[in-house]
Amino acid sequence: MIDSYFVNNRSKCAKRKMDQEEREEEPEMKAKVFNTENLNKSNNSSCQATSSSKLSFLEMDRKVNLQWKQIISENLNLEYVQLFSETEADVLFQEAEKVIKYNADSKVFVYGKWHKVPRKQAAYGDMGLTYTFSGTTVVAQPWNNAPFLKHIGDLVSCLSGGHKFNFVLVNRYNDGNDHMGEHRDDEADLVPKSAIASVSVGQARDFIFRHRDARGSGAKRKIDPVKFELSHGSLLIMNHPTNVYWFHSLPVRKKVICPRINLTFRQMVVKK
DNA sequence: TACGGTCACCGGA
DNA sequence: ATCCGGTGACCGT
Repeated sequence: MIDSYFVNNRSKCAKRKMDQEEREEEPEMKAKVFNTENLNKSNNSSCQATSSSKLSFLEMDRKVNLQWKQIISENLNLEYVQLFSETEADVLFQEAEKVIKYNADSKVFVYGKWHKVPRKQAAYGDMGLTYTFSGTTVVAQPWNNAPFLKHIGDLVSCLSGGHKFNFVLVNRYNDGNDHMGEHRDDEADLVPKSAIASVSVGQARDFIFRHRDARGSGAKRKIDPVKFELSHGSLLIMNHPTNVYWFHSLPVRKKVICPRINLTFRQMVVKK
């Protein structure tokens, strides 16, 4: 049974995070990071859920006072912001735990073998949309089954300067053993050049980008990976052409004991 | 100091 | 998008 382990055990989780911070030096960041306020587009209009939500804070103006970071490297274009307060993110985490129905034993076909994915997976979106990768197809459940996801998507769409999203893939990482291997989001179902918006709640986890030309023993070039943490209540926007050149992963972290839920909002091709 | 256990990282399949 | 194995760093004793 899914509980609210992350929220109920906040002190345990927070302490563990502090231990790590004490141990570790500031990581090297070769990519350029720019701090910008209200990065996204010129006008001053507010951003909020477009339809009435029972989570009232989703209807607050989100555009003011956001401290965006722009993370730039060769063909890498990311925008990162702490979108929700800790309290708000707690509410979203618990709503997700209550509402989201995960697919039973999702499997993928990689290098000639079927594997159970090392996390839980679900998808919501417009009627009829599906997402196919590594031999598996995830079918969107209707937004009505999890309205808060639609509301977050609308909010993020506004904040990102008008990217449209009709689909959200939900990944739940129960602890540090749950992970996702290196890959690019380059599936045919995705609208070409569309941005992907990633909202995280629960346990903060490391996230790593590696350039395609800097991988493997015969790597053509030496390009430093880009590593940072996706925090509780954060939003990461991956802009084109990031997904053409950079692989990303959520590595195993043995010391992590708390769950994280990630929502990746996408624009999928509408099939005729 | 030396060693054993753990873990992060990376390449190969 | 998977797991597995080799390497090397790090930590505690």
